[in-house]
Amino acid sequence: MRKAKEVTIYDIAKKLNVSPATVSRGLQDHPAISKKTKKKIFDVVDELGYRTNHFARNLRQQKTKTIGVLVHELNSNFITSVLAGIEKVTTEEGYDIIIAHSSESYTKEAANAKNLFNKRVDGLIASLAFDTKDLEHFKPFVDKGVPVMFFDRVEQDGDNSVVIIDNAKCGYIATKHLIEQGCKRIVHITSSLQRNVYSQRFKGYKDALFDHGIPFDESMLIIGDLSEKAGIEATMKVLKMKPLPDGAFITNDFVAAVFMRTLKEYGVSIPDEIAIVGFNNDAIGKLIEPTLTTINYPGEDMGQIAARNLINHLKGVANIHQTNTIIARSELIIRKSSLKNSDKAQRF
Amino acid sequence: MRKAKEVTIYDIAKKLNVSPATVSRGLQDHPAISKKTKKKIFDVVDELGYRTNHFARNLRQQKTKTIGVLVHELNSNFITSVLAGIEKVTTEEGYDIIIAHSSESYTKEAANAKNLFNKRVDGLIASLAFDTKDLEHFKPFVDKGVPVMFFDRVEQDGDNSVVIIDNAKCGYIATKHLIEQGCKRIVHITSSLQRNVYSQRFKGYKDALFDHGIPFDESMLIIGDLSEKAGIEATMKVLKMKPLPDGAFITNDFVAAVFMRTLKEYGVSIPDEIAIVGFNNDAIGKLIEPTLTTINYPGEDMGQIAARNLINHLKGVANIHQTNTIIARSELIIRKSSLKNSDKAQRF
DNA sequence: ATGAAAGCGCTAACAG
DNA sequence: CTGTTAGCGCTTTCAT
Repeated sequence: MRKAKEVTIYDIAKKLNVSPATVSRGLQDHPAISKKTKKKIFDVVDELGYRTNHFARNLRQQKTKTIGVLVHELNSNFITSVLAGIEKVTTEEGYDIIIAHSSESYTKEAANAKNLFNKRVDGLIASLAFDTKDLEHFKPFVDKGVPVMFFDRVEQDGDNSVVIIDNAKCGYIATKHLIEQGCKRIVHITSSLQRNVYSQRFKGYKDALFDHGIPFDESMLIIGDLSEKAGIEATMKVLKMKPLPDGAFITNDFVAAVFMRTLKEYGVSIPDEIAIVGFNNDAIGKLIEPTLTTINYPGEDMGQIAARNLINHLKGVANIHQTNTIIARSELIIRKSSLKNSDKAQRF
Repeated sequence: MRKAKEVTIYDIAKKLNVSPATVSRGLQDHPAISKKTKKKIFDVVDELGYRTNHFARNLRQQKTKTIGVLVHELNSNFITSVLAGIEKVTTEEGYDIIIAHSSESYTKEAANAKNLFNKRVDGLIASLAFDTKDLEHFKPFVDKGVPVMFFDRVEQDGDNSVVIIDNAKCGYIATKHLIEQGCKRIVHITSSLQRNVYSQRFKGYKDALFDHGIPFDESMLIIGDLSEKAGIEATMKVLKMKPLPDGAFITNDFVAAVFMRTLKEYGVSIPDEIAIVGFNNDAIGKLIEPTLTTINYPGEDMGQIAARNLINHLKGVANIHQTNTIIARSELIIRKSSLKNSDKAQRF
């Protein structure tokens, strides 16, 4: 299919009457090559349209200068920011990245992991799918000594290196904020408590209730996946409660938006009857009515931290296995959906 | 860094007392190898934990079985669907994909293109960034005979192969719908008319006005980028118009949502005072109030079509250069934001 | 400051 | 049905 023949360092060498070794060194800016020769080499490179054959190089060097990024989805503010952070650092350091996404499926995640492993990435950055329950598919990486950094959705039981936010604290702050607004009956709408992020947020929720003398009521915990359907079902459950709850802490902005829309369809006023706090700070939060109070996650920072640590480990200047858990800061963004006295709402 | 030594076909060959060639053939399920030998080979593969060295293979075969996907962003329903479509087809056909995104920047797009070129993808699928004005950076692909399929955001002047929707028709339908709702003064909020998608939609808008005897008024055309800021600015312009327009066709759901929010803040009622039609069918459209009438784009289909055609070309069973332009179907989804008589709104 | 030569792991033409 | 052999393009010791 290729029309033009590929140019190799041999072509350049021949044209310049030097050896391929010299060309190779020149291309890598090796100190033992004279400035003059280097210049000549790069001129011919341009003239002939030479491009490095990465396969030959990788085959020879047994390294790829590539790191794999395995995410559970692509379409969220958070993930996009993380990718931006990773890209910033990896580009600076001359690494390429390969992005694979698992669409929240364990099967796809395992397949992607295998694929990245076979592509021989030098390192891996990963966030787990919704239904991932074991880390078996990462074992090949561990066995071959390929470092793996997990972020956000992680397993904390083992001795993996992870970058996360303090989900328990976030859950605590969100719930405390609702309590301070006068809420006494707060529902918690979330997802599988198997996943660290949700179990931690739930813990924060319970702790906040406890610290404020509000007993935890099992029926106020509603678990579903993060779909529109689940959001509607959760709302229906809430609507059947008597008396109606007066607050809701929902671990996902999209579900919070669905919840709000459905409540409004049934004539429930927000925040007066039910105050709401979401999670993620997605774009949607500023567009729905009322605007959504939520937890902001520093995606870009987390991406940078993960990439930086991984690369430092690869370069041998730091060891991933020593710093096990890195916690990034996060914050509550107060908007109108939670302010019973709505004059105080911040505008963004 | 690697702990265990890599297993090669030589190790397998030695263990089995056959030649490396036999192992290589067995691994590829070559017909000239006996079932028995194949079984033995695969057993040892498992036992030793062998994995193919793609670099050696690619170096040898001068093909990568990889196709590059270059998109202008990641966080939209549309792009995610396109990726899903592409993945479906490429996976079936045994191709890997490398996703690169340009964050709507021409510079990054060019850098990504170069990178994918150097990675020697067998083919490329691309959607152009917002400010891309020439196709120079794709020239290396053309020169080397690497096929490129463009989708959605394309340049139609050259003889590129493209998969698009009929943007002019969509613009026409959207505008006609507003006219049928009784709108007489319809603003069009869009983005750079350099980009095919926006210029075509604009054409459809003008044609619909013309066919219904409504003169086109230059001041009703508002151009900006697709940011929140641009959305607010556009709204401000509209609010200053006297008399106020009674309809708006906006080529992006997110901007439409910002437009609606801002209008409401100024007490304009939707759709009664201004009826609105967006574009893209993003998730947000069902969550804002009123729900947003929009144009639905068959992302997954477009991805499949693009990938299928590219791969067929690669396999030599079809030629991309013969079928220049492929048009995918699209449709108007009517929700409440455009229905002056709101009882007729479809629910989704 | 440069060159010679070996070898990374795989595939494919040719031979049997 | 299987083996021999050469070579894909690059890097890197060792030599000069």
